[in-house]
Amino acid sequence: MAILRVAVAAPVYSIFDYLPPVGCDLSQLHCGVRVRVPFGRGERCGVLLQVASESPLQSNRLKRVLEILDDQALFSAEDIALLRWAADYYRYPPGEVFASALPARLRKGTKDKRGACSGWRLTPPGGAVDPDELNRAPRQAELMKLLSHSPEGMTQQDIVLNCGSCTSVLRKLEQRGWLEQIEIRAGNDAHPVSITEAAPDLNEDQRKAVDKVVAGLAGFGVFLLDGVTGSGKTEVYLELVKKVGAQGGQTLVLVPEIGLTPQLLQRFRRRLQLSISVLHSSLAEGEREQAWQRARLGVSRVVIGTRSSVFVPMPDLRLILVDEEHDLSFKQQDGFRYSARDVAVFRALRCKCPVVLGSATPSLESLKNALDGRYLHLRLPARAGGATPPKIELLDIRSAQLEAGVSPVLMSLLETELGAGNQVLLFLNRRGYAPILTCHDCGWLAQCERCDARMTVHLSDNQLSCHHCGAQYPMRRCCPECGGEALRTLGQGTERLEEMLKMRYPHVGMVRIDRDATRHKGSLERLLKEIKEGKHALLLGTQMLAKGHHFPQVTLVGILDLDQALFGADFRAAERMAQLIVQVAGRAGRAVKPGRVLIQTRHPDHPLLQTLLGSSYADFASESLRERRLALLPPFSFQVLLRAEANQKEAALKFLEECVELGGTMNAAGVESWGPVSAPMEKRAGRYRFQLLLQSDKRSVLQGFLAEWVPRIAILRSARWVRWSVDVDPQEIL
DNA sequence: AGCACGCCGACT
DNA sequence: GTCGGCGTGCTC
Repeated sequence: MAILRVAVAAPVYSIFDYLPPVGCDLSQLHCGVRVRVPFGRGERCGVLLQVASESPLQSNRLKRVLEILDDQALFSAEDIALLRWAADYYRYPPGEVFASALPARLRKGTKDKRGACSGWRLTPPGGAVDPDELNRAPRQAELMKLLSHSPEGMTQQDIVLNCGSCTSVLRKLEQRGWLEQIEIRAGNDAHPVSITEAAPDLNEDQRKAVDKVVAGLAGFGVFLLDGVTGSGKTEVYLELVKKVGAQGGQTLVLVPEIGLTPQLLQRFRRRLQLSISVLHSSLAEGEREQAWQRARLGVSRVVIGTRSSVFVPMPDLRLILVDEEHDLSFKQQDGFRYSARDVAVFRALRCKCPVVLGSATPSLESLKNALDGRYLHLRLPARAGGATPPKIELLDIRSAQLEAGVSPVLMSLLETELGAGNQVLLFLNRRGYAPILTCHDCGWLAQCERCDARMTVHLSDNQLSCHHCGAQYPMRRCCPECGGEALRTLGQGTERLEEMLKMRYPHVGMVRIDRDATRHKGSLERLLKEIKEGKHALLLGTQMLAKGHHFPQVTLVGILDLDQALFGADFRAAERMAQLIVQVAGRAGRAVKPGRVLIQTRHPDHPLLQTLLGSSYADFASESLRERRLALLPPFSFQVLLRAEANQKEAALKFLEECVELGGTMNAAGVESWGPVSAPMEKRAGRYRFQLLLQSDKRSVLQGFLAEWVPRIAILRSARWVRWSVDVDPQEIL
């Protein structure tokens, strides 16, 4: 008798057994197809994991699968094994894990219909047009040129990826009768694309790195590509992708959320004669499904995507690249809390292929693995093209008269650079106008009602906003406590910095890059393009500006407010700060011009800063590793964080206390627990948050404990009033 | 997560 | 007598 074992999308930890549908041809049935099943009173979509011959349940208790939704498997046996491992390791319901690995449209359980998607091609009159004669309309010329290389047409998605947002131009060309809209069927690949660029010659280090990985292409291996900013990691990636492509393999490229810029994509597209699927958060559902299907069918040979792409089925996967492997965005911070970097390593192990973890500032986890010999350490110590590394200096601002957070010394250096026609970058990791609004008369502070946090003043839209729960109120004109009108803002955000600089340097081209300034779709790309074209001499912004962009004309970088990062509660605060400094510093002097980095601080003697400045990130990292070893902190131990939040304080605390108590009745040898303690921002979005930390020096010990503990805490009565989650290998234990 | 079953208060 | 409150438990 055949039993179908199905992962049903429901928040339960078990797999469910069903009978095959009536008249089902078992020989035509593949694991990895979606099935529609009766579940409880209703129906759900699930994924068939296994065809078994018996069930622990009595067969008269089993229901029948209602419908097989696909005739081909969406997940291969390898994919299924990977997802089951992830569900198990991160203690998350398998049905939800499988659901999260599917594009939303397939998740709902509609029958597979190969979707066509809209595209464009030249009409016969359009084909007769010479794009070079369109010099009055450069955008039109660009599009005509692009499409003239693909007579069969291109999907809108591919056009946008090559030329940026251009819907209106496409419409115009349609009006002129040169383009027509067509339907392109999924799997019909419009690549490779026209414009190709020659590869620059690799330097010796790059060549060595490429050779090492290529030598290991036949099997599993982890390579830590440790290359200073500007050392040309991307060239190494491109070379490897090409090699794998030539051997008929697929490559998966994982990039941080913010790293998936049009520039990076353009570079890949122009340099690779391979079809590429791109997966990121702002894709429309149709586009996402298509990119996913093309990867699964092996049509696209390269998949570039953010976190969730680590689960995309790829039949010929032969290489995984994880760029900026230290980046926090690889860890999902809610629900299914997996680390895409760690899953990538496991996936490579299963697929018997290499995985390359690249970073200028590797995580301590990866560095330790390299030191232990588990990962092969590849170094790119020199900047490609002979650019000199920037000089990092501290600026003691204890007695300085700051103007919107900028010291006179920094100001005058900035003027010198601007005068010399160079670009200057100011980094301030705080958006808005000012982080504090206070009443000068009575001392009232604008506080968020739902969080233990202050409201940030945003002058552009005249609002007070909470950056933790998103609450917004109109800006106050007078104090709600005493009615006085002496409201003052304290501290600075990027808005205020911009205001001050605009006032001082009204004729200097200036651009601000933060979440507020780039809220509208495509505006970040526009601003980055303007910077590249040299339209702005003064660049200011938050994190967004620090990661992954190349600004070769920048000769001076100012870091305005480092001190908040020095005293973070999390034991990883120093590591993050060091990574940030090195990343920001990496923006400067990447081409011929040498760069200078100034860090304003009130703690110039802080040992962390001294280590980082006196030597390098590598030295800083080995120093940190020594401290972690002594303190038995990760990566020398393993952690799990049980988080709980509830509308009443007591409910969350009681739940965690019961969890501790339950743990005490179990075999918990080798597992230490800390807490429950309140989360640093105890109240957030109206809920009270507490947490319990588990630690062990053996992963397997922790895993064994969780396997028994989590199902049991899930059925505690006190869990009913609480939203709780298990975070394996937490990145922020705060 | 849904969704129904079940056992207690105020209504035609 | 019953409509409906949401606590409790299950989903192959």
